[in-house]
Amino acid sequence: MSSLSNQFAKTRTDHASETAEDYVEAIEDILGQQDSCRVKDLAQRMEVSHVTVTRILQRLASEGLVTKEPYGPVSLTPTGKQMAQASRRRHELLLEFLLALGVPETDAIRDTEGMEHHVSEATLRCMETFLANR
Amino acid sequence: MSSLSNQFAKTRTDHASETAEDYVEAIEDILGQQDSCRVKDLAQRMEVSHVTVTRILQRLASEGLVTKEPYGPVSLTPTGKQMAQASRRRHELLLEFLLALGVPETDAIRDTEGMEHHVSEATLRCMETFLANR
DNA sequence: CATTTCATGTAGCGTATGCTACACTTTCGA
DNA sequence: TCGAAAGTGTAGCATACGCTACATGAAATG
Ligand SMILES: [Mn+2]
Ligand SMILES: [Mn+2]
Ligand SMILES: [Mn+2]
Ligand SMILES: [Mn+2]
Repeated sequence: MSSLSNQFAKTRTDHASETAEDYVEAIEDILGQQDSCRVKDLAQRMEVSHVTVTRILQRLASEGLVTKEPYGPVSLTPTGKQMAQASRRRHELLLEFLLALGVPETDAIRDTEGMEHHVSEATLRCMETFLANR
Repeated sequence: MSSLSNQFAKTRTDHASETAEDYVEAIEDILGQQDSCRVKDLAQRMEVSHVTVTRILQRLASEGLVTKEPYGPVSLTPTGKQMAQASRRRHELLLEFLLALGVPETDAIRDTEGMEHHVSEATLRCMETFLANR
């Protein structure tokens, strides 16, 4: 996928990385709460089977985002940490923005989870400005 | 897919219908500009091969959103029209909102294409209120 | 009206993300 | 320490959406 000539292609590449973003963010979350992140932890959090988690972790490992030994815990590579932090910033900023806009928390939380992956840096900056001038 | 117990499950079901939403909206668009909507028209607009369009149209037909005879044009069922109009409303409102927020048009257009599918009615209403009080 | 061109369909492949069933490893507790 | 429980891996299947290559139907053109 290299052209990106229209908005639909853009959306498709977004989809390809949405999962990665959610997972590295979740891994960082879990590692902030406990000493290790296991397949089981991710399966519970994402509400998918451990099989799905295992396969996605393989892909993330092949992309250099996570490290994992068989039967071992999951950790983030520097690249993975970077993605996690960028994702987290977007996630939190978008959520704060929606709440400031008056969206009920339940809806805001749900909307954010999907919207976050499609919010450009430009839009993010506008949301920051809105929050600052509110 | 029936539980929807957390935000991730919600996001996944969103993905399942994103394509449908984009397609019915595109079909309605095309039918507003010319007398018939063909596979080729959709392939051009979505920038995918005609094969992909054909298969997606089969799915949409099986879901009762579109009607199509072999080698014939595509039309929307009443359900499809309904989805198209709801999608269009969300699409346009979100775009207008982002523009009002100060997002450059190019970014706003691109972001909207992905974000639209994850914006709840609650959030939409808040955006409407923002636009009214601006 | 025959032929070329264009549009559409189908076969077959690839990736990503779901699942269940079963095998294997690790951990825990009696 | 040894068997059960819990966790993880793998096989194999499903759906969705990409693609190329090739076959076939429809339309245009001389
Ligand atoms: Mn997130
Ligand atoms: Mn998310
Ligand atoms: Mn749309
Ligand atoms: Mn869209």
